[in-house]
Amino acid sequence: MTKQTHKYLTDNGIRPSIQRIAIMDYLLTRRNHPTADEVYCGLLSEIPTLSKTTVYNTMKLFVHHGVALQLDVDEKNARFDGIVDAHAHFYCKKCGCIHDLPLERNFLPSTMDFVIDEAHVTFKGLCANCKQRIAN
Amino acid sequence: MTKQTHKYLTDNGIRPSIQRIAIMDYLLTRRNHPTADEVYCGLLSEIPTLSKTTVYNTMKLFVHHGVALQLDVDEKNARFDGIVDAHAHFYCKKCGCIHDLPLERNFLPSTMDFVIDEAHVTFKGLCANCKQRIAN
DNA sequence: CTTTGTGCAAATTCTTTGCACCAAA
DNA sequence: TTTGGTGCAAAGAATTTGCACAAAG
Repeated sequence: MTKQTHKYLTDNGIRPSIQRIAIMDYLLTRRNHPTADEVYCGLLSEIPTLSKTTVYNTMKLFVHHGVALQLDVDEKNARFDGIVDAHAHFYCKKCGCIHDLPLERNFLPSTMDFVIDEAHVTFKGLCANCKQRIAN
Repeated sequence: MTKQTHKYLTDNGIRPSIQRIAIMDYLLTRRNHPTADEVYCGLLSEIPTLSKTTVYNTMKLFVHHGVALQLDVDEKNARFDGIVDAHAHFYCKKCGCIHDLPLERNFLPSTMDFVIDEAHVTFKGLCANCKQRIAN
């Protein structure tokens, strides 16, 4: 993974430091839309000197270079997504999990007064697990 | 306005205090998706003793009773919307303004593993004003 | 009289900033 | 040797909490 990620970052104009590669690998392998803190904690064993500042710096860099998205799914924390193709999200209000959903049709608005460069589609409710747990 | 708002709150199981009526009136007349601070500052002349805590308390109450929505449009602040019918939002990344957009229904995902009770659709980019200003 | 609402001050949490040190080109 | 990256400690900003007083039923 590391090898491909190195190339992926380089191809996108990002200098591949140990930290940046580890963070991008984290995003691409877990695909769990983590918070900055989750990335930080998840990589501490691998990079014990990692700081949260570096995670924040790196995420800002990634978003700026278009290799990550910042999601406003959860009102508390920023969450990050390494999958940058258009897709929707489902957010479980009970357990906080986030799932990817395909984005079916073209639902862009007909009004073209605006320059639209991002579309965020989020559904909120209960995931399958939480739904079942409540039914019992 | 106050009179109707009084009834609207009562009908939705919310005790209509001076503050709550003023806040709901603010949401319904401005329709500008304000932050808590904007509501607070906007009502200070009318209710000089108002506190931000009350604004936050009231918004939480409104959301809980389904008469307001909390938007995660802007990563910095929570924003509130007194229009609870399904509609999309456009957020200008330059000036921060938010516009309502109609939402053609029928974009819900086909997967029904989840219980969906909120759909958030946000477009981000440049509003007409900012677009023009940049073109010059 | 009892319950609910308000609002101050303090605490908490997430994120950013300033700065010194380290590493790579 | 110069530029860019990392990470600590402190600052900043939005929101929440604890609590006392006020208001309403």
